[in-house]
Amino acid sequence: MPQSHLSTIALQVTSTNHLKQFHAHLIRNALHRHSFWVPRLIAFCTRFHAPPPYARRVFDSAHQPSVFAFTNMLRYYYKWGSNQEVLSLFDEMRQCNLKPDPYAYPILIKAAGKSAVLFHSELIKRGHDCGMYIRNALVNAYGSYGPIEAARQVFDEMTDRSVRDWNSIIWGYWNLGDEGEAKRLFDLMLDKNVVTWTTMVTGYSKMNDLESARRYFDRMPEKTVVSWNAMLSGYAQNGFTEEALSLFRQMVSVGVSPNETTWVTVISSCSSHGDPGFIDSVVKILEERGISMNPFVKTALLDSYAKCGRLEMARKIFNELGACRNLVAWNSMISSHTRTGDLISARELFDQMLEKDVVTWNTMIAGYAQNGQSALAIELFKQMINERGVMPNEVTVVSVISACGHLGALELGYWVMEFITANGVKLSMSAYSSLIYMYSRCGSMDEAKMIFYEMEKQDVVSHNALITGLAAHGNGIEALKFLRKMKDEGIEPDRITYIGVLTACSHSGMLEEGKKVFESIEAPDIDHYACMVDLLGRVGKLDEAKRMIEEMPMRPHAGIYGSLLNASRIHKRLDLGEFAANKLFELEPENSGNYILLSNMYASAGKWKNVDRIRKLMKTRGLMTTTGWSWVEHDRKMHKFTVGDRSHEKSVKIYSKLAELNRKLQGLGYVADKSNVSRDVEDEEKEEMVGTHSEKLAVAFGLLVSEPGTVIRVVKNIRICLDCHTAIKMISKLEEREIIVRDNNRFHHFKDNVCSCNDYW
DNA sequence: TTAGGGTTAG
Repeated sequence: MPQSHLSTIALQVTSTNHLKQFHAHLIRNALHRHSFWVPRLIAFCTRFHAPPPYARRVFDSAHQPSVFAFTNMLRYYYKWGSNQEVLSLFDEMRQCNLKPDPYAYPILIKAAGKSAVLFHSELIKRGHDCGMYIRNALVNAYGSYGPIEAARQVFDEMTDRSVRDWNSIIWGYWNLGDEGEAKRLFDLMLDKNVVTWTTMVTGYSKMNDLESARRYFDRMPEKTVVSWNAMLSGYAQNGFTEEALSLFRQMVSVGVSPNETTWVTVISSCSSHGDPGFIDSVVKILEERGISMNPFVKTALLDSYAKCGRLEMARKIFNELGACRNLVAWNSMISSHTRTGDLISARELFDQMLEKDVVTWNTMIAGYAQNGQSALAIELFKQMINERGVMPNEVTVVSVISACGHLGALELGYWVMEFITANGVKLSMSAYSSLIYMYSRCGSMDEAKMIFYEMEKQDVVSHNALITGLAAHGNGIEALKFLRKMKDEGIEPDRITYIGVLTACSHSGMLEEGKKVFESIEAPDIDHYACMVDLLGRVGKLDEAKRMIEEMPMRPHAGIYGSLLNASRIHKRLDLGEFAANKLFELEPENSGNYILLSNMYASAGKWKNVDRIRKLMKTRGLMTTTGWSWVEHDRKMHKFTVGDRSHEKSVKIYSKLAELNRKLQGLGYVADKSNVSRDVEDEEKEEMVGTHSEKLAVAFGLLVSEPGTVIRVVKNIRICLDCHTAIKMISKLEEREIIVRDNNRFHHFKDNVCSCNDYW
């Protein structure tokens, strides 16, 4: 068959399936290894998104791949997104003693990204003439990955700047966030084209300035489908879903026909729209119009289904994608599982992946962190940085630092920050906020404040993180100070802010101030009421608190009665305590804390029959099995203890330290408080066990391993009991140590036989 | 065949 005839057939190839038929045709004619056809077949693979194994087979079928074949294969991998493959194919090319042609260098420079300078210096060293393609690729690479000065230098040294070069340097400045220089160059430019205008639209979108983006969009002398897509994705990525969808409708009505990129944006907007029916209507349109779906469209569809909770549809598309599954499809599948809390399935997919990117790691790490598996989140982070190739980014920082905060792992947090700083990972606004959260959850409010002031600009989230921390530390005065500060600076407080401030007032007994804050809230919700009940109760105005519950405009939830019960305990109001507890036994029958609080109230009133009754109730409801634990960090590891625990390797030393402390305390007049109904032990064992409560073991261990004069930080999963509270208070004086215990939601700061917090069992 | 638009983590 003559070559010209084959070329005519080749022109008719419009999809991967056609391509495969045509390929088979060539094989039958023994032409598939031909130096003319191999590069062309690879170009088809690039155009129709054929999967990598197929493209590689085509490439490998060449007897001796030509420079042309190599270049096309490099381009294929680049377009597919496998920069790593581009670079390793380049190595293969060198091993074949082939020199890259002028077309290969731009691809290599783009794929190298940050390392573009390596190719640049190689070109200079060889005295290679940097043609216009290469110069443009350099401006682009330096503009995208920095340093921008290098881009500018290449740009300035040119004597024949093309529109492309101008567009690239403008894009470089947008990438850096330098709106001024981008705009200056734009205004300076004489022959702007549609790409120049589109760059401005994208640039402003990147800066979250949608109004300016739209202004440029509306002023464009001409628009292509890419311009529309740029504006659409600007809206979509900034969360303006409605605007995106309405612009899409406008686009269709003026007769611009959407391409695959348009559909990708529209589909992803559907999933943030929240209406699960939306996606079906888009699919219907796609089917009616017979639109071919490339892997991007299919992946966007997969993600949308997953986000709407239709996992079976997502899985179906994932399977259909087969070899076309890219990283994004995998990542999306993983997050669809972590979203529903199915960490096992998520981890299975994660482990199956041969190639992972930073999003893959972040998805899994965040999955652990958000599902209460902080230790696993940190474990995976360690694995991530040990495996070369993937550098954590600001998103990773948020999850890992929050996990450290959750655990109270301060040393680990320092270590993470050291790594982040050493590797030049930039901190995002939310990373700063999670740092504030971490320091305050680790009991270090000074450092939390330091980070807060280090921020260029604080937002509502960072204020909330700080205020919530201050609340947990019982610092109402400062919490109010920061509320005023944010109002003065025009930052609108939200519901979280008010919960924090009210809690802080409550923990400091600031009734009048709290009332004023409460009255200033435009539409207080149930949690704000709960804070007020707590505040009134703590200062002893229990009847007023009960009245508030009766008169509030919504149905009280467990938090409301929980506050009342706690206040009844503090002020020894058995009647109200019984009332609140009975409500709680109905609302949350599984929460053993309520039973213990009531039972302890009976115990301190000497009503032992009632104590027995509650304990029996707990037993019949199967609530005696949960154990409390405490942990303390040493050498970036968490050392965990339960009551009477002897499993720690330093157990012998810990127990003798504890015995020594007990002797000294008794000498100072300490008597063990046994009124607390320990949930872990039977009566006969109780007397012995009180001395070995988990927080005491943790403190003893802390004293053994830490430097004199340093703070000992203990984290407990449930409330500290009165006995431990008394004992640790005395230990702080005896050993001249600052001891911080974080239980449920509060900090007990023990120093010199003092602790201002009286929330205990 | 070197410039602008696409899906995923928070």
